Formats: sequence, C-alpha cells, structure tokens
Amino acid sequence: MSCYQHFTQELRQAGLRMTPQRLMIMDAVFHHDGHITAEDVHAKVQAEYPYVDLSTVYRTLQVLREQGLVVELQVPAGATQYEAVLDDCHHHAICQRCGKMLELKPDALDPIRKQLLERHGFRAELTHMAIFGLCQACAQADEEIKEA
Amino acid sequence: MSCYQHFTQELRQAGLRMTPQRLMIMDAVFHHDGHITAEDVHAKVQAEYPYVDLSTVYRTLQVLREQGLVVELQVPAGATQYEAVLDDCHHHAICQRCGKMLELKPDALDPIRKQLLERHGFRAELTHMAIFGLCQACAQADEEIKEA
DNA sequence: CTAACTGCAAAAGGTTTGCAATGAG
DNA sequence: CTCATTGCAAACCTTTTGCAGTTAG
Repeated sequence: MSCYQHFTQELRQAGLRMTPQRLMIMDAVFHHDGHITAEDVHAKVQAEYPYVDLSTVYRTLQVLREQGLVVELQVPAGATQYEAVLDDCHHHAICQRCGKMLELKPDALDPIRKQLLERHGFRAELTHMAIFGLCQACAQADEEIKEA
Repeated sequence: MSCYQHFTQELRQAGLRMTPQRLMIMDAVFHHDGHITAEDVHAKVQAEYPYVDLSTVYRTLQVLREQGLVVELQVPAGATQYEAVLDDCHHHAICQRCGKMLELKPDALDPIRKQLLERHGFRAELTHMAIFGLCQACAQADEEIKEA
C-alpha cells in the first residue's frame, strides 16, 4: 500500500494533495494492462468505493497527465484512452476495419524520432503512438473484393 | 465552376448525388490551405448561402472521407480537423507547448511504413500523420527552466 | 417518379465547470 | 486553520440522428 509514497511526495512539492480517490484512480490506471477510458477507470474505482464521481476521475487523470504519469490517446469515434507511462513504452498499429491491435516494439519509431531531431530540432513525444491502417487479413479481404 | 465534374461522376457511380451544398462544402475544404474544422467549413459556406446546416456539413465530410478525398485529424482538446487529400500528402510535427506546426515531407514516414509491412503485413494508412512533441524553441526553454 | 439529400430540432456522447461541503496537511 | 479536493448537478461542445419536406437524376 505504500507504492505511491514517492508520488505523494511529488504531489506535495507541487502544492497538491494525496487523497483516497487519487490513490484508487492511480491504482486503476497503473494496474491495468493497456489502455483504459475515464469511464472504465470510474467503473473500476466505484467497484471498490461507490462514491467517486466521474468528474473526479477526469480531474485526476489530468493531474497525472501533467505529472507525465499517463498519456492520452485519441481514437476516432469514442472516448479518449489513457495509459500508464511505463519504462517499456510501446506503440500500436490499429486496423481500421476490424479494430485489431498489433503491439509494436518501443524502438519501432526510432528512425522517425532521430530524423525529426536531426532535421528540425523537433523533440518528438512518441511515448505511445497509434498508427491506423489495415491489418494483414483485412488488407487481403480488400484485395479480393477489388478483384471480383 | 466545372472543376468538380469528375467527382460528380464518382458520386453518381456510388449511387450518390451532387448537390449545391456538397459543392460549396467541397469548395470550402479544397480551397482551404491546411486543416479546417467542420464548424469553420460551416461558417465559410454560410457566408455564401446562409441556409446550410451544420449536420449537412458533417454528413458531407463523412461522404468525402469515405471517398478518400479528405482525411480526419484528431487533436487533443478541440474539434476534429479535416484536410483535403492532395497529391502531395505530408505530415505534421506539432509542438505541444506553443502549437507551432512543422510540415514534414511526404516520405518522412516511409521507413515505418516499410517496416510495418515487412514485419506484420500491416498496411499503414499514413496519408497524414500528426506527431506531437516539443519544437526546438520550446525544448530549449524547457532545458533552461530545468537548469535554473 | 423515387430514393437520396436537406434543414430543423432534439438527442447523444464525452468532458468540463460552478459551487458548497469536506478533509488533507 | 486554510486551501486543495470532492460530489453533485448542470453546462458545454462536438457530433449524430429522426423525421418530414425537398430535389437531383
């Protein structure tokens, strides 16, 4: 139960406070594998303690984002996804047809990162990137339709 | 005024129709340099003819998207941006601090595209990618604050 | 003609905000 | 004590939808 003591310190240094709600919300995000929406965090937290409001979840996620502990991931049509920033940041390739998600290795985007820095001095924040397109299966299906 | 005749053909082949509203909406999107929101398209179109509804704009943008003529660009906090798909598809690096946009060459993401195809058979749809991070100026300012 | 399209108004998300009460430090 | 935080409810903003009337082909 003391795995967030370090973060409690950080909060205090920023003039912020640690509360049971924040603890539960952090738990929900950090002990969840992959993305999670604010709504889902809310549900998880409510299972434990029913009087936590959705707005509190949003407010806390915003704090966590400002502290660099979670990242936001916009997906077309649907709620914003949140994910804990872990050491092994990775990326996703998402099929626009079937929604399948491929996990990419953390270094998948290194060439781009390097190129942006060298050419433009731009420090790309590629902690967690979503790339859209067609997965192998759907791409094949697509071909077959076009041929027919 | 006949620059959309070809597209009118395409619409018809898909069982769709060309209307004055669609013409004006296409005009607004195609003769606009860079991204534009549905709301802004609406404003532009209304300047010409006041009785076009926002819902019509959204419906038309959806049609254009399905036809591959415009792309959607999700940005954190704010309305979805739309942009005409031109021959020279390019990418953007967007500074999270100051909002500055760098335009990247179309081939900037070729290494990724190639890698995804080879490793996973994933056909990435990178017609127009937004990469977030810090521009050179903001990154430098960041350094200086941390040093102080 | 007839099916696609439109404007209107209303609903539907997802997210934010104002405020009085609460509680962390 | 004091001020950050919370729950509640209501507002907000963008996008979607149902429907009856209009219009392109």
